[in-house]
Amino acid sequence: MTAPRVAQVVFGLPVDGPFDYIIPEELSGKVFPGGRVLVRFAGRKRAGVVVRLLQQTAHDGKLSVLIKILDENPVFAPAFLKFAERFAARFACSTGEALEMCLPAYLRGAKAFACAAMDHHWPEEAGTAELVFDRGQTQRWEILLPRITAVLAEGRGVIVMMPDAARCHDVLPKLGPLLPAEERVLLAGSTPKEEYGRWLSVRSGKVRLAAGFIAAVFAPVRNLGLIVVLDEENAFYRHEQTPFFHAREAAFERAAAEGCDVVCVSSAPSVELWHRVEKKTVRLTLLEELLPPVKFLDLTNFKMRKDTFISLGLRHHLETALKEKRQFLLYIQAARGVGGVCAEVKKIFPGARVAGYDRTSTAMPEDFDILVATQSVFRHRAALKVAAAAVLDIDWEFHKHDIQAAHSAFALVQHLRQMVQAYLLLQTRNVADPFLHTLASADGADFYRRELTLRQEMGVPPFQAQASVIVRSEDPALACAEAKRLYDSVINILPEGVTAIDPEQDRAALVRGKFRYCFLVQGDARAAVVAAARQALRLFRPKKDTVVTVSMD
DNA sequence: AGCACGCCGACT
DNA sequence: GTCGGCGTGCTC
Repeated sequence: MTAPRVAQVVFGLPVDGPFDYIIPEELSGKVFPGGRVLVRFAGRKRAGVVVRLLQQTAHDGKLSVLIKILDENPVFAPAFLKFAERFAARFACSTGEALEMCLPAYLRGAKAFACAAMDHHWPEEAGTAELVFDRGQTQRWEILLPRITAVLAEGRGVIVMMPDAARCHDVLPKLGPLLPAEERVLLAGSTPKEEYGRWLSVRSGKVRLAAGFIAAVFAPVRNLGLIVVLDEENAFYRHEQTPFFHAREAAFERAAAEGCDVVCVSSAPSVELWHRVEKKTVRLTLLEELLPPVKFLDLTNFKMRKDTFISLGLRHHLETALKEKRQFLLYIQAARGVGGVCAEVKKIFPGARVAGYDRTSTAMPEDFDILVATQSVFRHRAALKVAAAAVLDIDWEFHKHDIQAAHSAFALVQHLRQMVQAYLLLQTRNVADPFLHTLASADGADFYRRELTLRQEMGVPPFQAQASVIVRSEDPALACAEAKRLYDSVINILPEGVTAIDPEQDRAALVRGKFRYCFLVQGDARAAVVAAARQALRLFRPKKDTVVTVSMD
């Protein structure tokens, strides 16, 4: 058996590879899949990752010779290569881009790297997937801690993902006692050098428990046994730049590649995950807990003056709370502004201590009778308890135009219920709408049944795979025109079973000075949708100053 | 992505 | 004439 003469290499660029290179005589037997190499690509030197070795190339053309090996031992274990391939197929990016996400910024250049070899763990059997539906957010650790401990005891590693740093206060104290400090780490933003240091400590096998945010799904934990995704429904798990991905879905791909378990935890599980529970691909653990009741405040016959938000019914509730010295939370959407509502409340109840809390607030107000708050208050979800709360405009939260709106409203209700002792009020003008009442369903079953039925009828995720093609530009007219132009060229190349929906403004219409227009490509088969979206991108060259990206559901 | 090649308009 | 914009194709 002669040593392989050709290495197939991928790059962190939006080009599908792999590209073949000749392994020079002196490097024969020293090049391995998963190792980074320096090669000449498109006229310049670049670092790439070897994905496989061949005896000979299928490429008809001259091959370039591999310049040098960057890693003494391969950076990526075979399971990681497999993960990157699955990730690329799932999220419509190149394998090289996926692999680049797995590297600390410090190693993304052509920096040479000496590290110990990774032991190869090929999954002997597939892992399990579980959803822990923790309605009260109090019992999850009773399930999670024994699970994590058991995996660590087997000598396997664990990744714990949380949506953002606000969760650290309650999560880290739970994980701390499980292992000595040098065997666990929090993967959080810092200098590239520090990030690299932590990455090394995980890769070396010294650290066996890695906690972190969205990027933690790429942590090179050895012999990975379990990934925990806390609050899996949280929008922070969406990576909104290329490559677009959802960290929960990435965790499932990683688990499939490594044969490890996934446990998702949520107080308001995503519709996607619930669908998998119904298909029996994810096991459900429902934690019983009595939640405070939800009551609807009917605004149908109530004529609110302009700029008032508080109905007579709500006013009575507030009066009672003030009289009994019980704290009350008024929830408003951020766009409404805390100031105006605070002023109104103060006018009605001059003696009350009224406080506001929004995005700009740094600390939770010490003393208040009535707290007017936006969604930012959920930073204190685990710590803040009030007697009662009211959502001033549940209809706005629930409005039907956005596919996510109903679930967001459900999540809002669940999270507020966790923060109140007595009851939660929802002000509405649609009190007769039966769907609205599913927001109050005790175990969520009513809500998910209705929501899934609706989504099936509409032919949207999770019943159809969906790619969102986003065109952004500083000029809104240009973004719109380009989206239309791209859409027109895409509809001509769509294969059987894949459809496209007319472009419109993106939900986030203006992000960092760029206007966004998007259209959807959808179909039954995810692979066909990904292929169509990628092909559209390849055939279509956007005009100067516009950027086109694809985001998979 | 980044670059070279090539085709049209406005300029010393 | 030719400088330079940007549409197009390609990278082993």
